[in-house]
Formats: sequence, C-alpha cells, structure tokens
Amino acid sequence: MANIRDLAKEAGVSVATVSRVLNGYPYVSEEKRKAVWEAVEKLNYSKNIQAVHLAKGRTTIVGVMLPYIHHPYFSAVIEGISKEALRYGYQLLLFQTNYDVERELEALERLRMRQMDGLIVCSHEVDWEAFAAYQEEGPIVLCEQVGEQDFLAVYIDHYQAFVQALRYLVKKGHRRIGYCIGRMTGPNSQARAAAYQDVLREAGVIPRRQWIFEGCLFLEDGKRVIEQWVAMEERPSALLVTSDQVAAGIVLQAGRIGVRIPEELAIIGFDNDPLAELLGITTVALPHFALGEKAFRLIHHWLETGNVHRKQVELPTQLIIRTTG
Amino acid sequence: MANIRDLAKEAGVSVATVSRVLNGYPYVSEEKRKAVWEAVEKLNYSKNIQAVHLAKGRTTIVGVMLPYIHHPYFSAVIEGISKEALRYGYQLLLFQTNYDVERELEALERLRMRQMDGLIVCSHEVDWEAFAAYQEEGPIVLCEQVGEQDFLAVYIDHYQAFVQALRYLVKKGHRRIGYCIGRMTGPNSQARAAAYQDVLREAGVIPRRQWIFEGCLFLEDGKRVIEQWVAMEERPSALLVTSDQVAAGIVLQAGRIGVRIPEELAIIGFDNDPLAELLGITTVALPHFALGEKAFRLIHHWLETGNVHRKQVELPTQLIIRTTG
DNA sequence: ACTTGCTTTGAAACGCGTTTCATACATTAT
DNA sequence: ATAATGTATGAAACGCGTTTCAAAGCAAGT
Repeated sequence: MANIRDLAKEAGVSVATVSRVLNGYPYVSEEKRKAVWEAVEKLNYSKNIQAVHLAKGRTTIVGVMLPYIHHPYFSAVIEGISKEALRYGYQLLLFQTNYDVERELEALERLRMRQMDGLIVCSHEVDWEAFAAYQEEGPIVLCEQVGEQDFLAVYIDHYQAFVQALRYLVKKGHRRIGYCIGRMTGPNSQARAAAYQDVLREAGVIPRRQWIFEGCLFLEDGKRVIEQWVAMEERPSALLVTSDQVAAGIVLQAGRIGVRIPEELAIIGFDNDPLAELLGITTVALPHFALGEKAFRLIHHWLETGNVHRKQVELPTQLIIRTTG
Repeated sequence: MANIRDLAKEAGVSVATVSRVLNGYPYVSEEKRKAVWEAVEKLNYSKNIQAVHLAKGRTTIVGVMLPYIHHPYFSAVIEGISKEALRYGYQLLLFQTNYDVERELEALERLRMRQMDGLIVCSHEVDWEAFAAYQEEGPIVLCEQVGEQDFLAVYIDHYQAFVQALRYLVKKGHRRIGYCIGRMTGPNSQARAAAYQDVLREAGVIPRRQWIFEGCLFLEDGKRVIEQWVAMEERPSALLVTSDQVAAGIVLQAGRIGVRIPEELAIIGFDNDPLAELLGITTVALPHFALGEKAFRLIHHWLETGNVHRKQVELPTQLIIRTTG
C-alpha cells in the first residue's frame, strides 16, 4: 500500500504539502491541493494510523478494564462509556481481566506504553498502590469510592445505598436480615459489609455471617440462594440482594417452590433492572449507565484541557418500593 | 520518557543490541544483556507500542463491530470473543455503531488504516458490498449466514432454527402463528422471515403480517407485545420470540394480566437465557458464546497462517421443550 | 522606497522501535 | 591450513506521518 512519500511523488509536491492537504491545514495553493486529492484517489491511499499516533504522541483510544462483560452491571457501564466515546470520536479498547492481578497490571502497562490515552477501571482486584504507581502515565478513572486517596473517580455510595435499604427493612420490622453479594473483596463490597455491620448494630441486632450469601452474580445464583435459605434452621426474614438479576432468580424460584415473597422472605434488589419492574421487586436504582457516561467525560476533560485535578464525583441512588419488600 | 536511543546510550550499546535484549533474541553477550536491563530499570523504560506496531506492520488488536452492548446476544458474543482474545494475547477494540452506516464504514476504514489486524462483525446495516470492498485490508468475519458470498463467516442457521420451531408448533396443532423480532433488516432477520413464509405455506396456512411484532429487543418489549396481543380481535395462538428476554417479558406480563401460557398463547423463545429455564420457557438454544469464540479463532488462524481461504462455519441449535409451548 | 506580515513550498528532523547488512572474530569441519 | 558456519556488535535504513524551520515571493502599511 502507498505511503505519504509515494503520494507526494505522484502529486508532484512535498510530504509536508501532502500532510497539509490531508489535514485540512492552510497555505496550500488550490492547484496543488487538487493534485494531492487526485493522487489519493489514484493510489487508493489511506493513512497508517499507527504512524499518526506515533508522530502525534497520542491516540483516540481509551482503555476499559473490567472482569467480564456478560453481566448487567458491566454491560450497562460500557454502554454509558460508549455513548460518550462515540460522541467525542474515541474508540474503546477492552481489557477483560477476570479479576486476574497479572492481567490488570498488564492493562496498566499498556497505558504506560501509550496504547491508549486513558483508562477506565470498572472493577479490579489489584491494590490501589498499583494505580498510584501508574498515575503519571495518563488519566485513570476508578468507578468506586476512593475515600481520601488522590484518584480520579466516579462512584455510587454503596455504603449509603445499603444503609438506606437496611434502614427501610428495619423500619418495616425486620430484625433477621441477610444479604447476597457478588464478591467480598473490593471497596464497593467492603462498603456494603461495613453498612451491614453498622446498621444492624444501630438496630441492636447481631449480624449473622451465615446470612451473607457470596458469589451471587447471575439469575442462577438466586436460585441457589433460595434453596439454601429453605434449608436453614433459622432463616433471615429479609435479604438485600446486590443485583436485580439475582433477586429475580430468588423471586422466580420462590414462586416455583411455594415460598411467599414478601411474607416469608422480603427481597430488596439493586440496579433497577427491567426485570425488577416486571417482577415487582423493590430495588435501589443504581445509575450504572450514568456512571459510565461520567467516567468517560472525566477522562475526556483531562485529555482535552490537561487539567490534572483529580476529583471524585458521586452519583445518587434511589429506593424504589414495589411489592417484594 | 526515555526512548530506545536513550536506553542504548545509558547501557553503552547500540539500539539493535537493545532491541535484541528486549525481545529476547540471541547473539548478545551476557555482560551487555545485563547492562541493558540495568538501564531499563534506571530509566524506568517502556516501549512505545505505536512504534512497535508501525515497525512490525501489525498490532495485537482485533476490532469488534456491534450496534450496542447492553443486550444479551451481543454481550454473550463478546464474552466468547474475549475469552479467545485473552488466550492469544489480543485486545479488542469496540466499534459501537448503533446500526449507523457511516459509523460502520468508519470501522472498515480503521481496518484499512491498520488500527487493528482484523474485524469481527456481530451485526450490521451496511451492505455486503462494503465488506467485499474492504476484504483486501485484513480478515473480516461476519457473524451471519452469507450464502454463496466469498466471506469468512461463522453463523447460526436462523432459517433452520425457525423452521424447527415453527414445525414443532404446527405439529402441536397451532395454525395461527406469529413472531417477535428485533429488526426486519439484516440477513438473520430475513432468513427468519423466509422460514416463516415457507413453513406456514407448507402447513397450508396464510401468514399474517399483523402477527409479526417488530422492535422486540428487551424485556419491556415483551410487555408491549402481550398488551398488543390482548387488543387484537383475531390473535395468534403461538408466538416465536427471537429473544428469551422478550419471551420472559411476555410470560411475566401475561401472568400479571391473567393470560394463560401456553393455553391461550404458546411461547417459544430463542437463546436459552437462564431466565428461560427459571420461567419454563420453551426455547431454541443459540450458541452465542461459541459463536464469539469461533469468530475470533477464524481471525486468529488467518493472521497466524496467512491462510486466506474464506470458509463459513455453521453452529448447531437445539430446541429445548419446557412448559410455555 | 522600505518594512512588516502573509502566503507558499519543501528539506529534513522528529516521533520510536525493528530489522538488515556489514564487519570482525571464534569455532568446527574438511 | 583452509573453508564454512556461528557468534557478537553496530550503523543505518525501514516502517510512515507530523511538524519545524528556512527560503522566496507577494501584499499591505508607513
């Protein structure tokens, strides 16, 4: 394939003139501009974008680090990120790490190698020290609460969301409360664990470790939870479920085996998935799409203005009361 | 940041020697190899990957063209693609086009500009001519049936899947059959339309245009469909629904408004989503994850071997009989 | 008439890593 | 002893587009 020197030769001009024409810069005569476009046509020329990125010292690519995609949270966040990326003419490069620390470090290394201009971290296993170490390489946005740490972040206050839902259950009279969660590690999960401890102590109730159901990510996990619940001698009367998909699995399977929701077991989900509406699941709406939108806007703002002020943006949640709790 | 020439100077060797060391090539003395690594550490050196891609004339990136992510089909396909990409050390660059022809052409242009080594097309609006025009630029895999066209493809025979499901309904005695679908354009949708025409004629039944429900992508769309069905004077007794999410929406909303499934309306979904199992939806299992896996493997095989034989791979489907049909 | 600013154009450096080819020396085979 | 092959190393070209700086000419202002 033809390169810019071939093109210049064909048009009878210099490579600088060709570059001016291709990039729409001024100070080129009409005659020479025309000759260049004719040469482009004749040679079927396209720029090599690797050379452009090398010469300019930047790309129009933002990396996205996430464990996997096929989960409503991650696909909603990416949808939000993508909407803004399209708007500003950026591409997204996926780093699907499956919570593997080596892979997460590899993604950070790619930022350093200038494969992309910034990185959005949807969820991770690696310590914050790793992000701190790579901060100088380009903007990194974390989609989690980072406390006093000097990171760019956009987050949902899962602690407060959990507090709100737990207090609602306590107010309804529940004293035997458990919860379902995807993972126990990670700051979002630890915030929820802290809220659980705090609110139950506040209500004078001892939290029960066996009423915490881990590894709850998908619909099928909800099925497993209700079966475990049935098998318990002493059962919680309410469950907070950190995914509407899982809550739906619980509600649907409860219907099949005759467990009455909310009489025997009250369910509060999170996300406000369409399934929650159709199944009447009380849920805490989490703005995942907006989280993605904001994460991209933070990176874009940094890249456009060079403003390296690392701020944290909180997004609101909302308890939506339906029939399951 | 330091470049390879800085590094060479620091180590007291040539850039060729540095390159040999960094890439693990032979014919470098131990003494000089050591000096290079010490210089890497001292200067905190990382390669610029744009320069590597330019020099080598290839990347380790594959593009993925899709309309949006937040849909079970697309997120399952990407999961399959990602699994294989990780395995072979590739990154995925997303092109979320929302069926916009300009954006789809832009993605093809990026292949030509060598932004990535190949492109997987999950779904598209642009004509096959566009893909034919860009075929010389690198491997393009289409995730659809391409007939006699000379494209690399991996596909599910939606025509046969529809035929199988329709014949099953006819065998059960249904004569008033409709279907729900996401889009009417695109080869997958046209294959289903053809199957609908063919099987109903074969059964001596006139197909009804008003029993075809378009724009059915998500759960909420299922809710709308059942409400439209209720409002019909003459209603189909069975619906094929090309997404289990939509089928679930129909089944759940039918439950809420007192429509008996399958007595009043038989439902057959597609995908074999976990929701289908929990709701007892009869469904045709579609191997979307495997589709993604295979699509990536086809591209990878081409890139590794240079074998440009454009084959088409069909993946099987399976009717799973539950309670809704 | 002279000075300043704008326009036009191209040579060559810059961005940065890989690869090729030449040179010199050492080892092995004949 | 000589030829062939392997080892070690570096100069410079290659991959390809952007940008800078110099040179020349033209127009406008003083």
